[in-house]
Amino acid sequence: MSTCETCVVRNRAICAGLERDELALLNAIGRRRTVTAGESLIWEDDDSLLVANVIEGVLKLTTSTEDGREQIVGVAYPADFIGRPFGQTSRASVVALTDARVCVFSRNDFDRFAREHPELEHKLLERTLSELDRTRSWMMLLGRKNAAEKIATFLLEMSERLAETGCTPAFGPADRFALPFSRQQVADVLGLTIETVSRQFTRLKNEGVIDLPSRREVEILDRPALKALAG
Amino acid sequence: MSTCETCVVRNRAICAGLERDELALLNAIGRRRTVTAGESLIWEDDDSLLVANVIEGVLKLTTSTEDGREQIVGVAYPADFIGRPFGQTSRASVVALTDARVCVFSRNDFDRFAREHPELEHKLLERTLSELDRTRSWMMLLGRKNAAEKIATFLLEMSERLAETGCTPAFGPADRFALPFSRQQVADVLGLTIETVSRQFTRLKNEGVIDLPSRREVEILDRPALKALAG
DNA sequence: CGCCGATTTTGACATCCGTCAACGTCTGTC
DNA sequence: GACAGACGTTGACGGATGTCAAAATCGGCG
Repeated sequence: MSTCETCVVRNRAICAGLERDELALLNAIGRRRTVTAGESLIWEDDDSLLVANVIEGVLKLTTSTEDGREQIVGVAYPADFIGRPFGQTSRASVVALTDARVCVFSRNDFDRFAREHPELEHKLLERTLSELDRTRSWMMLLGRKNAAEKIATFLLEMSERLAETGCTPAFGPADRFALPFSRQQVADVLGLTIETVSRQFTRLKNEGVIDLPSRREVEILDRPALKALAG
Repeated sequence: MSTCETCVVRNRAICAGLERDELALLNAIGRRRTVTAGESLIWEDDDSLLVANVIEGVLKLTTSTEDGREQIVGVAYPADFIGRPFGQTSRASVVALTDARVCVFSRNDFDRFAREHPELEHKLLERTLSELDRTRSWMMLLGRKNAAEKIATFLLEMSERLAETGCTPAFGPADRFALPFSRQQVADVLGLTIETVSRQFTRLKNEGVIDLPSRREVEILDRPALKALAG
């Protein structure tokens, strides 16, 4: 029996909308995999022969310069699609931030299946267009916002995206959540250093805008203030 | 008779690969438009009901903060697709940098046509995936590169993209070209100020890496050096 | 050719953020 | 429960880039 049928992201991932028999075919070429926190799924510059759907967990997409500077260029949550179909190979690594479960396909298999199923390609197109929108608004942040605005924007986005994922079906953004990022990783998302991130966090805490119950937890105490700071 | 048939981007834009009769249908819902340099095609935050193919010229995609800071989040060249199909509206303005000719569609018409023509959707998907790759590598630049590296990377990218467009079919990157950007617009692409851009340009000129025959013209004299600086 | 406004360059200075270094605090293991 | 190592915080300082201001140059137009 198809494992797709019981998949938790069944209705949100790009496979949504496929017929029962199509799903069986897709299921035949894919396989489930777990990735432990810190483990790589795709390495920068290997001609990544994998694509995947995220079932559970959070993964980062990163690019690096030769001298070791890193930039996180995307974050994949459950139901998100990972990898670069159709011939091209993009220079980004994919690394799990939390333990994760993914549904992987060989790129060739996926390419072939996609071309034969326009409905799937359409879903992938919509998802890619949304991701491009999100990425472009992140360019604004990277190019034009200062450290305080970056941190505020980041916290607001986290509270929204983690809520979408959460068990409780989207009763607005979460006011309290566990960051899937270390301080260094937050820095790599925002184009800052770990020290600047730390200082901005404590500043927001001292001003009563947020609370930091533990290293990885954040509670938003004054959302309007945070929105004002985000610019 | 279909104007598509004589279109200069006929073989490169997303309409490539359509059959004669499909092209006639597409032609029926689209119309040619000219946009003069500086003119807007789409405004930020109006629920842009347009999508378009670029036939000729260069346009910028920008987002702005309330206090007027601007970031150029994309640049569209001939054969590129502009706009946001499928329901969502992205917050970006599209403004012509040079006089341009575009082929515009109402979004509803285009959406309907695309859904009925998987080959077109596939082309659009490939293009969107490439654009996402490009945008992500630009995030690296914005987040992690210093002013000198930004300028060097920018000049190299310009020399490649303008060569693709040029009349002479891609004999490698152009060593001499006319920038479609003012200094301010270069700054808006790179997340810098106009002063920093100007200083870096003159520094490269003094070091003999480039020449600046006029305000808008650039000649790359020492490409290896420029590549080394790009990091 | 000569003028005008826009654009670009250059300079002096300020500041935000990165760098380097020391210290503090978690978390897991024995 | 104590230790070790990773991770995070704090402080002092410097430098790259932004800001403000003025001068120079370009390009269009009479």
